[in-house]
Amino acid sequence: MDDRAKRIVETAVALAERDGYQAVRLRDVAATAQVALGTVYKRFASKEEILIAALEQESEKLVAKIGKRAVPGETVHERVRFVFNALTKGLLRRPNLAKALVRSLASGDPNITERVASFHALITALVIAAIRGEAAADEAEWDGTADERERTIVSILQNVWFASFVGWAGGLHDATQVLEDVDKATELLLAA
Amino acid sequence: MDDRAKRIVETAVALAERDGYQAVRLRDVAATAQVALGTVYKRFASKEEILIAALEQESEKLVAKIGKRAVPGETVHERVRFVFNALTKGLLRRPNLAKALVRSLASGDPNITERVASFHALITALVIAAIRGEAAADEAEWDGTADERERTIVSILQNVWFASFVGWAGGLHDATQVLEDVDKATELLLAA
DNA sequence: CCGCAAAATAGAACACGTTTCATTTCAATT
DNA sequence: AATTGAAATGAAACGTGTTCTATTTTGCGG
Repeated sequence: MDDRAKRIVETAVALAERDGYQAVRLRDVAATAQVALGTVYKRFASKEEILIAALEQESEKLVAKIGKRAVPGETVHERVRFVFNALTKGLLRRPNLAKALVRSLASGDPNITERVASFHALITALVIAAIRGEAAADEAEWDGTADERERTIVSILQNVWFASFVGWAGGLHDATQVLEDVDKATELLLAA
Repeated sequence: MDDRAKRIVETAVALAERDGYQAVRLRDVAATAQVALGTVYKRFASKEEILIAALEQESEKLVAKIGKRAVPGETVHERVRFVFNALTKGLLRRPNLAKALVRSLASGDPNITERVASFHALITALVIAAIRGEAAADEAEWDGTADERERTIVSILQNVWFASFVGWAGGLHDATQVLEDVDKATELLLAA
């Protein structure tokens, strides 16, 4: 990502953080990033793509912080809880940004499918590492060496987390509910 | 819902079914429904609201069909599977429409929170009825008389279903994966 | 330095959701 | 029928995502 692209994404993050999705007006993004509108579209095919790039960047930061060292916690349950808590709270620190990112994630835009998939994979790696009590820093480490049951459980937890997060973003419930939903699912699935 | 509102929703459904979300152009909706654009906005605050009304209508039809009689199946697992299968296949019969509806559902628009919640409640009622082996026709029948564990499991399954559905809508995986995801979660949570 | 191709720029233009407004139609009351 | 207030209409206008184009700037091989 070159300099201009970075400025564009940074600007989009800043605007989304301040006033949410609708405040990410591409003319403003361009102006603030000191770039022409055409340049924005040279780098990114759409507003969604900018926001997905932002998600990528933000989630990588988050995962880097969380996955740097071995996940703390005695039991699998505690470790998984820790990871989802960290993820959720990390995102909720900037609620408007989080809502904007979730919106892009759930937009169904076929042009971003691949990046959505890699976000998914990132979280999966993190949770798998948590289950095993390892550090997830480099995701290349494990190549699908997870047993069937483990993979299934991770997928369920991830789905619960995502759906609940979308529910939060849509005003269905508050943030504590997201943590609680994941927690309950973890309890039932990983009775330690 | 008066006559015009019905025509508007019907038209939106027809356009979404043919060519998806972006094909639901409100000028076209108005023209096809033989109504002025202002009339559309008199009835619905936004495009999202029209589509949510469509979701309400379509899911009520679906639930009416599914919930009319007691859910078939010997075990809880079979019955829950039946319900989610029916729901998923019913929606997937018109994939473009389904994607458009999911998109509205996940849009995070605060103006439709209430209707999203009632869609959620509708599905919940259906699944609860399935677990108990009853008919879900009238949702007023049971007033929260579900034990804690039951409610939790239903919530998890619903979240898994929704998230997987969103994944399908975004091109992450195909329809069979949606059925499989729910199925596996059902297996793990309702080991009958 | 020069010339040139690639990239960036300014700005217009288009599409579509949304708003607004002046005018017309409609239905109920008198 | 005539009146009248509410609803519908047609059309214009605005905001913002997206596209297009003509011009300018930039950086590089000669």
